[in-house]
Amino acid sequence: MSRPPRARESVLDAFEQLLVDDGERAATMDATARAAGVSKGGLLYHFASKDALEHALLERLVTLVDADLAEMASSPEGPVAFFLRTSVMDDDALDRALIATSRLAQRGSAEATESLRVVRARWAEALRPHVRDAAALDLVLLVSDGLYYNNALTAAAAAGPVPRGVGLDALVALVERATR
Amino acid sequence: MSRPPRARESVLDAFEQLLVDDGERAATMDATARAAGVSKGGLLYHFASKDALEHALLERLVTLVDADLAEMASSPEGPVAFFLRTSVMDDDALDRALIATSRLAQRGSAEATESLRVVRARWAEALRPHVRDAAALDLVLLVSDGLYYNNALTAAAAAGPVPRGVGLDALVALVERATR
DNA sequence: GTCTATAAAAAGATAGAC
DNA sequence: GTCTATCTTTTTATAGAC
Repeated sequence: MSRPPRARESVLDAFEQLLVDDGERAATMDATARAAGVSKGGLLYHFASKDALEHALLERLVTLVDADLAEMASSPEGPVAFFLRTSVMDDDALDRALIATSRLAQRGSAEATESLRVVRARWAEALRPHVRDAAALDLVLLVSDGLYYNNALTAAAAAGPVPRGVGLDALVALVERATR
Repeated sequence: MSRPPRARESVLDAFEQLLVDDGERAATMDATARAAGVSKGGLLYHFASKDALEHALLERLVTLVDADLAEMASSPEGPVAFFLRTSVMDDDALDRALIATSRLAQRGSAEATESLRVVRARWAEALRPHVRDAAALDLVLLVSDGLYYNNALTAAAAAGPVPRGVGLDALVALVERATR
């Protein structure tokens, strides 16, 4: 896997950021090219169509999830706590890719929806051995989904209703008690 | 409050359904008019602009949430169980309005985002007296958000990863044990 | 690899007939 | 109240120069 050209990565970064910060409607090819500092023609050399651009974002997501699963498996606090804590958006690469993908899914992209389904299934498999039963697994996954959903809604704007700091500690402790 | 004309309601229904089933991109004024069986001019008589159409959807949401809060308060199984069970999309009017609104919010509509925030705060206030502490309230709200998020993603398509039947019973019981 | 210019379609909105 | 016709802007995509 040779590393892709810099300009290509810049375009993909810009597309992702527009999706996350300004929503799906704002992430046009024109706006993406402008934000990446290339012309529309330049963008279209790297990504022949909007579909190609979206597809590349989904490939990036898969790569980042692979890394996250590895980190989760060897996390000192345990996979469940690690999973919940990292569900609170920290503006890292995985969070951005995940929110951007969920924007595409909600615009109606079948491929994006399927990617989210696959990613969620992989997390579920990694967590299953560390919780009591099926309901406990549902609980952990749904709390994580809830955290992402709230982050996805509030975008770059005001601090949402998502718990942080002491509140997050209490929530994680509560979920661990209920599911272990 | 006089009841609005039939055609106006048909247009609003069609707009809502397009948002829920096919995503925000598909819910154009043209497509909405076609789905409602009126012309674009006919639609624009009732809703002078796309903003007006979206605003009407948010008003419908508020009305439906008022009714839901009343029902929740007098629910025999208790507000928490009622709240969680009705978070699993049953394709009722409130579910459709809520999912449609969340599509608008993710397109970047500030008014839709604010509506969701207000609605969530009202639910939080209604639930607060029935849970142990702040972390327990977070837990209930986040599980509900997670359920809606998954329903919003899977749209009309294949059965999502959301628990139903026996699985839902077990989840509700688990949350009640953890938060009461 | 990157650019400019431009075509083709779709979107929101206006005007005015009926 | 509802329609058709038309205008403007935006978005995706193509063609071809450099």
